[in-house]
Amino acid sequence: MTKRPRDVTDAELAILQVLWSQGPSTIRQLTDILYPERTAAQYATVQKLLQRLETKTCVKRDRSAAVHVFDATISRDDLIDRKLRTVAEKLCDGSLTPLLTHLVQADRLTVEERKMLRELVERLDRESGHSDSSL
Amino acid sequence: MTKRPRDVTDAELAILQVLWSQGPSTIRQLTDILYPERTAAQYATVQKLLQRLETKTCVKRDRSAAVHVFDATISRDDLIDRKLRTVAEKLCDGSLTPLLTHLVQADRLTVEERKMLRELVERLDRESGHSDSSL
DNA sequence: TGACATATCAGACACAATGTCTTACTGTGT
DNA sequence: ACACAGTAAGACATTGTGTCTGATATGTCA
Repeated sequence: MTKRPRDVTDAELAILQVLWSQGPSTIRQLTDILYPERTAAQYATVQKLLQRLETKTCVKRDRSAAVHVFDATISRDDLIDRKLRTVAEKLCDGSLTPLLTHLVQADRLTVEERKMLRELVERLDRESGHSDSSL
Repeated sequence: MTKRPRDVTDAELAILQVLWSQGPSTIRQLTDILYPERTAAQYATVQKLLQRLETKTCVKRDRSAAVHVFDATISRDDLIDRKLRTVAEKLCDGSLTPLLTHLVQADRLTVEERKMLRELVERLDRESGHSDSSL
C-alpha cells in the first residue's frame, strides 16, 4: 500500500499551508505568495517541492490543462493525526491515550475548554457502540 | 542565538528508553542492552550518541569516577510535551487545544480509553473549584 | 614496573534528506 | 518560426544520522 509516508518537511508544509488556505493553485500562484521576489530559481524550488509532495501523495496534480493545477490531498487534520500517531508510536507504545492524558493535564484548560471537553466526552458516551466516525 | 534544542533522534531515543527503565548507567551497561554483540565499534556508537545527548542536555554525565555514569535529565513525559508542542507550533498556531479536540474526536478511542477520559474530566471538574493542581 | 584490559576522546566516514538552483525540453499563440 | 511561459530532470552544498577507527589515558595485577 502506501509506503512509509515520509514526513512532510518545513518547506513542504509551507506549500501545504498555502494550498489549504487558497485552494487549488498553480506553481506561479504559490511562488508569488511564498517567494515574492519571484525569481526563476524560486519558481523551480516550488516546483520541486510540489513534485516531492506529489510522490508523498500529499498533493494531487491536475495535468489536463497546459498549466498544471495542484491541490492538497491531505488536510491539516490528517497531518495532525499523522504527527500525533508518530509521537505515540515512538513514546507511548503506539497508544494515543497517554497523549490525551498528557494534554488534559499539561494544557492549563480554561473553563470553556473543560466544558467543551466534557461535552465531547458525553457525546462520545451517547454514541458509544459505534466505532465509525471522524474525518 | 539559543540553538533550537535539536530533536532527539531514533538512536538517541533508544538510549533514553534504556536510561528511563534502568536508571543511571555506564556506557558498557547501555551497550550490553542495546547492542548485545558488544563490539568495540558499538561501544563507541553508544558513546557518541551519549555525547550528542549530553550537548542537547538530555542526559547528564557523572565524571567523578573513572567510569562515567550517565542518566537522563529529561523524562519521557518531557519529551512527549516537547513533541506535542512542536506539532502544535507547526500546525495549530502554537495552541495545544486543537490537538486535544483532535484526539478526542479522532475516534480510535476504545471503551476503556473513553472511560478513562471521562474519569479524568470528572476529576478535573471536581478540582476546578479549588486549587489548580496540574501535575 | 610493565603488560594488559578497558576507559575516554577526537574525528572520519557513508549515506540520506533538505532546500536551492541550473539547465534543457515542450507546447501554445501570434 | 519565434518568443514565452510552462514542465522536467537533475546538480549542488549543507546538514543530520548512525557507524566506526584510531589515539590516548587510566586502573589492576603479576
